[in-house]
Amino acid sequence: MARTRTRDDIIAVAADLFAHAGFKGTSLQDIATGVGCSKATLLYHFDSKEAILAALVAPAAAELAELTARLAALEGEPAREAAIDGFVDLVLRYRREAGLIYYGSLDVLMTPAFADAQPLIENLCAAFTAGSAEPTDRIAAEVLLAGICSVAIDKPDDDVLRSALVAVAKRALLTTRMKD
Amino acid sequence: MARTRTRDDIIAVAADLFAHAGFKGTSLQDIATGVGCSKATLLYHFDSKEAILAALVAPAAAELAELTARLAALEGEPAREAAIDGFVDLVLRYRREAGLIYYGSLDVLMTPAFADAQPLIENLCAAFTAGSAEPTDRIAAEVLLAGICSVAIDKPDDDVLRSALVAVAKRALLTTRMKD
DNA sequence: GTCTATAACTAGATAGAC
DNA sequence: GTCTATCTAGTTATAGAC
Repeated sequence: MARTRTRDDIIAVAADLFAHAGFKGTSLQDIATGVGCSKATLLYHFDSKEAILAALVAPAAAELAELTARLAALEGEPAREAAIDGFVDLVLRYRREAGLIYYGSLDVLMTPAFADAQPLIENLCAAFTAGSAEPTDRIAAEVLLAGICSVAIDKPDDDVLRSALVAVAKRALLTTRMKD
Repeated sequence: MARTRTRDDIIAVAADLFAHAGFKGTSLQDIATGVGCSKATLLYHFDSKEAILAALVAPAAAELAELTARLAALEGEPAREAAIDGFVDLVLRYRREAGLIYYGSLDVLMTPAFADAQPLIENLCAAFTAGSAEPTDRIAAEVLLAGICSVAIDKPDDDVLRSALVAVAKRALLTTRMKD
């Protein structure tokens, strides 16, 4: 984990470009220009373009795994509350990475980091539905997961955003309760 | 508007590939292989790769414009209801194109079709908030717009999906009402 | 209307100087 | 640790035969 200044710059610039133009839509030249170095310098610090992606996604994926572990101790409604709060918090702290992980299968190849994250997202989706098997609840959960990831990019990280995201999620997911 | 069999095939295959791998993530060779023809045939029917994108997005963009026109006659809560129903219907009928238009600025260049659609999406967002200027309402609207576009891809077009999407949107957007 | 062949260019990645 | 120069393979697009 040797951290150098340039290496961190590369990750920061790449995260920004990947989030806005996608992995395939961003070239090494784009990243190099953003950092202010050459393509060769990029490939001195990382083995390949995919390695840059893996490195920048890793911390977010690790925290997603931690969140999943915390949620495993809970069930039903408390689990849902904790899942919503935890997920919004995660997305806000890794807003550029969140979309890459979530939409990984669309734009990005199946690197290990993404394959590992998929069951975690599935788990999160289950927590959002509070265990309900209703297709309707499942669809609502997916809408919220994707919508939150999408909206967080490029928004300032103020408390209004956080509370608005949590609020809309809780409002949208309280479906079974209303039927009772 | 000369419609040939091959031309329609190209649009259908391209729509599918663009939706899953993005515009830059899909090559003319990918499309040609899917259609079962050569790259040259693609470029006989269309001037460029971008022209394929423009052609496949045009009908969806036109219907979005129609929806906007219909909504212009309404205000407040009825406008919101109509916007939700109309938007879900539109996304379900153009599920592969919806994401391209909505996330157009991220993955895809700014072709005229996308530049024209942007104010229409803005208008739709305003209808979703029922004119509210509250940042919280605005964020909720954006979450729903993006989430619905994202979820519709690859889901079977049954009535369960339609009603689930409408239901989650209405539930999530009824914020001001609950405060009263 | 579809094809093969190819031109012109850009991609990711390597070699080697400094 | 960073660079220029280069390689190979893939990209969009064109030319011209059929």
